[in-house]
Amino acid sequence: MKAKRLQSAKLRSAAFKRTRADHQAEISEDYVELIAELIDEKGEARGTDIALRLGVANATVVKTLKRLQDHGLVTQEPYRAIFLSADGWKMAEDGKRKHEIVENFLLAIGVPEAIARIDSEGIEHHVSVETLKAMAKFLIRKPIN
Amino acid sequence: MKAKRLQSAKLRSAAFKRTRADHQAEISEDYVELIAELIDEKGEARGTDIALRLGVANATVVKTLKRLQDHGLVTQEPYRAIFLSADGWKMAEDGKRKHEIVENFLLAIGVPEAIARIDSEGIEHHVSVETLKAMAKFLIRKPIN
DNA sequence: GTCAAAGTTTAGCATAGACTAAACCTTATG
DNA sequence: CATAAGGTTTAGTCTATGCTAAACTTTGAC
Repeated sequence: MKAKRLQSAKLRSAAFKRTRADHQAEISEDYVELIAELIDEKGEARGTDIALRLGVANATVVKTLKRLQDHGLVTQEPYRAIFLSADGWKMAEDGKRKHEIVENFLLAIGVPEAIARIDSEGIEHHVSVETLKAMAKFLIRKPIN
Repeated sequence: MKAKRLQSAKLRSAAFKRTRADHQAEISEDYVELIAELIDEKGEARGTDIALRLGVANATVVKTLKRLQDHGLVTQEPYRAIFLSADGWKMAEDGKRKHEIVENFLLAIGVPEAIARIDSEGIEHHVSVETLKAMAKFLIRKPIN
């Protein structure tokens, strides 16, 4: 009984720790994905565009980008456009893939489009490989109409 | 063209803002849900138990509880057990309901049990009412074996 | 080529969430 | 009923994420 309780405590704290760890990655992923999108769309990513699309102040973007640079995800020079490192591109691509699966999955189970877009943004960061697989499998069996 | 781009920027930033807002609530919800569980299980919730189950330091729990108290979710006296306010109970119950639906849903689409437990913990905070409804509907149609 | 507008960075501040170490209360045991 | 063990709080620090206001750089229009 006591052992079981302790084990469940450990599982709980594991889940909580995962959630907290995800958090750290979330913003990085959002930035990196958006930078990739902007490069795709416009050929380059600039601070102002990032700030506009994320709905944060310019200064916040500068600070966050500095951290992303420290973490080896982006490269940049003062007053110049922002680029992704190899790791950054990988993260952006993984994120995009995840996002697409989650969003299509939500649509497939009947979530309205506007909602699916918003929810998938939040959910994508908390979905494990296994869950992603289950969603993908579901999509193959029962594609969107 | 430009209008469409602007609109999509707005949608994007709305989603990002939602994610950030969720964040704030996430930890509160986790604490409040856990406190409800502990009261159910043991008759009272104590700082040490919370710290153990969430996998954080005691001091962190103290500080967070202070904030939850400021936000009117819990009530407490120094060196005494922790209680939930009416708002706190409501949040805990909503969270539990959400959690159950999400976890059962993941199980229903074939996610392994251990993974479903962890993922649902992260996902539950980012699921809108609409998505929750879609999941519940799915569960009614295709219950777990 | 100058200079103003637009974009970018710096400086300084706030809040949330985490930590360790040390001080402080409660309680149970002997 | 004293005291040691255990639970709780305080103090001080750190990182991440946000903000505003002010300074600085780039660039395009004249």
